[in-house]
Amino acid sequence: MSCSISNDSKEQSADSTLFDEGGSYGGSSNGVVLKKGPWTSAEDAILVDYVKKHGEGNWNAVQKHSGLSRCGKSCRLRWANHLRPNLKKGAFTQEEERLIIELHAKMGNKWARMAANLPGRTDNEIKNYWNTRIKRRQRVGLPLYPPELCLQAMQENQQNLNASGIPGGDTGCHDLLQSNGYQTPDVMFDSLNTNQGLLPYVPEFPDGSASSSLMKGLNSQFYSFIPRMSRCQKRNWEPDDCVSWYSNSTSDVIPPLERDQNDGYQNKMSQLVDSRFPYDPDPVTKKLLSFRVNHSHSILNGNFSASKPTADAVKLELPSLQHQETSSGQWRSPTLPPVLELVDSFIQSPGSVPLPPDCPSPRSSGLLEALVYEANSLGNSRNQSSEKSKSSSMISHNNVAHSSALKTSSTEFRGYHDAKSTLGNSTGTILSECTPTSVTGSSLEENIPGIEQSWTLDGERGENLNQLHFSGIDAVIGSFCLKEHGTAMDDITALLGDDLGTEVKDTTPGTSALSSEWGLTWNNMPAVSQISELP
DNA sequence: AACCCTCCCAACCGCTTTACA
DNA sequence: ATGTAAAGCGGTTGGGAGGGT
Repeated sequence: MSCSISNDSKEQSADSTLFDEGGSYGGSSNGVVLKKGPWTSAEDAILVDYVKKHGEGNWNAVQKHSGLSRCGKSCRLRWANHLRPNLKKGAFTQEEERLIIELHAKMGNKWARMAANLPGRTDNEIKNYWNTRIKRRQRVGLPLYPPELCLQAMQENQQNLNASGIPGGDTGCHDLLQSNGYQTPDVMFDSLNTNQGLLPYVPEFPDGSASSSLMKGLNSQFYSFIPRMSRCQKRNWEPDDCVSWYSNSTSDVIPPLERDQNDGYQNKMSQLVDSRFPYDPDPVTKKLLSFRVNHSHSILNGNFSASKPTADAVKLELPSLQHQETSSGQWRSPTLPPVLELVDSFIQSPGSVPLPPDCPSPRSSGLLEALVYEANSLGNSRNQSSEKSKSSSMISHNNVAHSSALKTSSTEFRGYHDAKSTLGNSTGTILSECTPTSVTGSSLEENIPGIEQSWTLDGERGENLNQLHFSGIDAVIGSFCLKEHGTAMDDITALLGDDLGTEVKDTTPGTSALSSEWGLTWNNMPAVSQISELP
């Protein structure tokens, strides 16, 4: 066996004796105090020797038969992660990194399954790599997935939705699942915590249901897209920050701060989010992506009024968006980002969506797809119901074409909104719940808790509203950033300058870059390729 | 030199799934 | 069908390394 005793310096320092330095002693097994902490070379040798003789498995027997004071679990882990043969040591290659990204887009946090696709790598290794990568990208506000992948996923999502033939695509679940072999989990969407379900903070869902998982997933993944505005400005891009996919797929990435500064709002906002997105969206799409958000927001005495928890837990089955990839291993060429309302849909409280009971849950899958698709499902479910409610639309006249979902948002949401709030919630509103942001006033001081703000979607409270015509995505970003980084307002003010000093009535052209990036990032529902690999 | 901070990774913990009696 | 142990898995933690001040 070519297995090598760990070369880790940590463990090389600990030496020779079994019960030597390092390591603590935890529980006991059969009267033997089991050691915890770093493994020593001697312990490794014992374990290797044991496995040579007896093979893998039956790890609890190791302690009994070898005298090793380690629990079976620890032995198994040590063997799997360090001692077993053919383990690859050292940094991930670019190809491995690319594969990890791709696999994560498809699988979410299924480290073991990802490891199966990376010979010589362990799940722990991949997990650690991913986590540090996430942190790094979070810091600089980069999306986790390459734009191409995002686009591909969105495109496929749209195709799936269309192909389902049913608004929301809910009923397409089984077919999709059956056809691609990938199971998209259900999601319990039972209640958005009224006061805590506020992105980007991890909401506390007392029931521990999937909504909790969902929101946590949203936080971990979705939140990671949130541009760190202040940092973006201060920090120059490091090659490492761009991660391999940019170098792999895009050669013309323009450093955000080197862009044409004469583009007004667009460039400013692009800077804010460090928009490195290489594709310039179609002007038409810009229009479509833009919608008007009049935030309805009531904050009284520090208590946010958010979406009212629904009385009934709504179990949503999320049809899989994933299907066969046409060119495995390659990021697809980009297309236009179609649906930003997904964001809006997702964040809103649930509608009643009947679902099949037999879809597994994605809990903690970390798969953004599930989150986004749920958003889609919700949005579509609302779409359906909104046909009944002939309510007024808060949609800006310039984006009627895509207003339906948003209309729905404004109307149907009334069923959920807080008693204090006469208005519904959508992305903007819910986010604004946690982000009393007054863009119009360009003053954070106007938005401190305790000062009531009215952000409305439909203009019912048309007076004294903090109105802004804004891409919904931009609103999201703004809300997030302002909430998460209170000081970011300074950055915004610095960058936007006078743009924030006056009410932004129509920022459609200017929101494109931001919207696109955000949308593409947000809508990065992975497309599953190599479905056949999945069990 | 000392301190602080961040990064990285090995190991642990707790939960779920699987196998088996 | 049920209970239990083993194995698997994902999240979290602790601590060393290294860089910056």
